[in-house]
Amino acid sequence: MDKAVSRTPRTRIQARNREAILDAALDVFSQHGFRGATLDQIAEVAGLSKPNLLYYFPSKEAIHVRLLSGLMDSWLDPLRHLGDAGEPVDEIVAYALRKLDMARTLPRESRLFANEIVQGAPRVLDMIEGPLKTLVDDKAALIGGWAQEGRIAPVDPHHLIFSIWATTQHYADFDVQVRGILTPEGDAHFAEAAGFLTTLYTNLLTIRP
Amino acid sequence: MDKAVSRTPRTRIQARNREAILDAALDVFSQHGFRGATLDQIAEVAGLSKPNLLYYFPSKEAIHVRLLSGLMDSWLDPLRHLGDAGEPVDEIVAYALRKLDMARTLPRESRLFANEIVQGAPRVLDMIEGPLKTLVDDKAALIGGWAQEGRIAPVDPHHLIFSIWATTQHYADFDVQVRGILTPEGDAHFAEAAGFLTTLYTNLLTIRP
DNA sequence: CAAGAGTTTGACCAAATGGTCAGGATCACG
DNA sequence: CGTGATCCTGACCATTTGGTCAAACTCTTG
Repeated sequence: MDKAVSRTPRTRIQARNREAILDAALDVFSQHGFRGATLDQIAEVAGLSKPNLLYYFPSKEAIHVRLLSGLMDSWLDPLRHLGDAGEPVDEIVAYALRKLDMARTLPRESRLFANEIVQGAPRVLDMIEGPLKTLVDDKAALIGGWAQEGRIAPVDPHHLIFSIWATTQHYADFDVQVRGILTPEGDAHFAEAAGFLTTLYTNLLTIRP
Repeated sequence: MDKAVSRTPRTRIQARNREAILDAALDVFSQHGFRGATLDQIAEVAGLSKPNLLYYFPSKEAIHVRLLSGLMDSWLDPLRHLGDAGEPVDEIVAYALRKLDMARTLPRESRLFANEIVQGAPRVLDMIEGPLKTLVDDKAALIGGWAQEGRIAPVDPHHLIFSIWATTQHYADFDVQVRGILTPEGDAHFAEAAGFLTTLYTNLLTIRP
């Protein structure tokens, strides 16, 4: 018998509390990184006592790992769909816009990931060098093919992907900076960013006579 | 009389040890963020005892603040020089390449800053909303002027600057990810990145007939 | 309603952490 | 060489931190 409750929830209470804990942990980990986060803080945000929290997860690290592995999947989903249909330039621009929208709607997830990578990715290096690299290499080959067929301008596919990640996640990860420089509040700047990125990648990839 | 040693070093030992501490702190803070870093760790990396470290700096926070404010200046220096001479497109591309070079040569500084911003910029928000915003608004006006004069294609200047920050700092902040995906070791990918970014911003800004 | 499964908590612990302090070692300089 | 200023350390402290545990509470279900 495991000391902690089983992974798949069997009761309503279990489902609710596990959800509350993961949500609270996302808050705290994304704001302070793994080492900067404390169980007391997570427990407080989740509205539970610390021992109760440790009844649902065996350790601080277990919560962090659970969040990260759960995130990786949904985070890479847009990339998996790149190239499904449509013209190459449109596909790549659409991918960038989908990533931008994720930065807008899921900023905590983006920052959780950013914290993990900036701090050396101690818990996801395997995934990066494994599945992530495989997927990226795959899509890079696809983009490289488009370039050779003359359907887009010739570019380094890997660095194109990096630049899309960088420009889109910037609006989540560096949110305070962006907001501090652009006075208007609200999410208006996301629409501007969408326009800018569309121009940026359209101009890069469109073949001119 | 202050408990801690004066800010301007008066002896050789003071200069050497203060330097060692700041260098060690840059290592540790950039890798773990403020809350994740410990004085013991900084002291060990610096080769000093913890009480000795606290002889030179009054607190953990003092070291962090010192690093950040010292960094801000040199970090924004390239932006100050934007527009000093030369054609607009060249100037902006040169700025991006200068930033990329800083990401290559000063990755710890970039990550220190990234950690601070991702975690909400609790210690530099004033600088962001003050001097940084002023400088950015200033340069944005310059770029906007170029656009209106027809010397570059019309773009949102603020988002252009954000995208340059994002694409260049990405190579420092997400270094492990970049290296995990690009198999070849060494710094070869920085040359590729320079080429890619040159194309990216040249194509964006050059006016086509 | 009884009883077992599932849930919650207060009290507790060892280790780590930021920081203090009195005194000793070392250095610079007259 | 002596002496005052600078530098360094071991011992110590209060608080925080991740984690444990036995006991108590509550929920479900026969």
